[in-house]
Amino acid sequence: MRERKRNETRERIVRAGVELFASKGYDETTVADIAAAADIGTRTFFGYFAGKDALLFGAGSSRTELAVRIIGEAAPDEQPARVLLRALDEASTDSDEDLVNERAVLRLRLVGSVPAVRARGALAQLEGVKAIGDALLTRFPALDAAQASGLAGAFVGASAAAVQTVLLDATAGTPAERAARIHSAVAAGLGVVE
Amino acid sequence: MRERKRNETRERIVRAGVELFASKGYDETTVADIAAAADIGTRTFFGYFAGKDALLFGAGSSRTELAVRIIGEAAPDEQPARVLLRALDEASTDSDEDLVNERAVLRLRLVGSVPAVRARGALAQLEGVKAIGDALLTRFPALDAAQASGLAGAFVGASAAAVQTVLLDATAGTPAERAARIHSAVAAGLGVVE
DNA sequence: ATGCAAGTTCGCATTGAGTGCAATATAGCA
DNA sequence: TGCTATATTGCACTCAATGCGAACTTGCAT
Repeated sequence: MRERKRNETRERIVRAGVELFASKGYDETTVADIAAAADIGTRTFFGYFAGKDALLFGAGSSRTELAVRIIGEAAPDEQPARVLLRALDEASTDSDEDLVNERAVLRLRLVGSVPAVRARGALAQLEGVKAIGDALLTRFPALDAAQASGLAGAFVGASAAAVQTVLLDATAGTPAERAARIHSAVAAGLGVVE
Repeated sequence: MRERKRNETRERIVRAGVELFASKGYDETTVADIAAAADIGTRTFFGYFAGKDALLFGAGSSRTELAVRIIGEAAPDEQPARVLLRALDEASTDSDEDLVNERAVLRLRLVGSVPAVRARGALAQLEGVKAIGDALLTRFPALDAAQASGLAGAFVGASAAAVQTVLLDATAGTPAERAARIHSAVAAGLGVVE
């Protein structure tokens, strides 16, 4: 029960923060503002998040976790790049909510406009690369460490660029079309011939 | 002359900051400390750098600039991935000073231990990816945007991982061996067959 | 029910980053 | 020598973030 309450509060903070960032702007929103809107003390905020920016990335990269799991379950003789593309497809269909999420769009906009948020996003992305690279290395011991990092870097980099394009482009078509465009773009980036 | 003085002051700040970071630690060093050690007012510091962290990355990524230049000078019919590998070779031999630099080692250590510095490093890396991706796209218009980003991401990611290994791993072999290992690993990551 | 243990909330005080403003100093130049 | 542009700096201020300690809540065992 304690935990449920804590999750509720956490979600309330995120909602309040996103709302305020969207309406007032990031720099113009203070932690005290967010705390007040979420009905908690300013001090309490820092018990949930390390800072304003953490709030935007707090959900944890579920896409990265998904990719790591799929890599871990892959057949040993499968092409690593193909496994990554499968993970991408799962992420596109599975967490559609997340990809179309208004929160994700806001995050992307702030990443583009606020240096501090951009740095945080870059950090999250590199951590994703590291996690995926490690997973690849574990599952495919034949890979060199640098091969694994390179593959992971290409995959995450291409995906991020594609997602950004699709999410910020108003004329983006249906979710399925968007997923297909992302897939083919990343496949091309990884040099996979289909 | 004004400009010379400014450069001197800038260098003095960097030296003071690096010195203090190394001896006292990053978090324990305040901007006021650095300013005092560099014989300037605290307020003046911010006229030179946006913050403590900027000081560590201020030199600008000369390796990125090198890569961009080499891409810009490449023959239009050359394989993009091969051009990147050439840039990597140049960086490996050319800027050895920079790779052995004590400042670079400190930066790498702080990237590993201080979250704020890590975020900044991640940002720098992603900016490198973007710059190289754009350069690729400009020089090789046949490339898809996602291909260019993916290639750049794989290249920078693999290179960064390799450089980190080389700089922090004492038992890494001769410089030539290290360069060769980096080269082949990145080549494999980019899917280049040699 | 009572009381203990653990965890949560939150106010208060403090440090330090970063900014705006205005005064002063200094270099470059007519 | 003045005049102008730029650099430096102090001062005051806002806000992020942390430590501390007090009040409160929850879960559980007696």
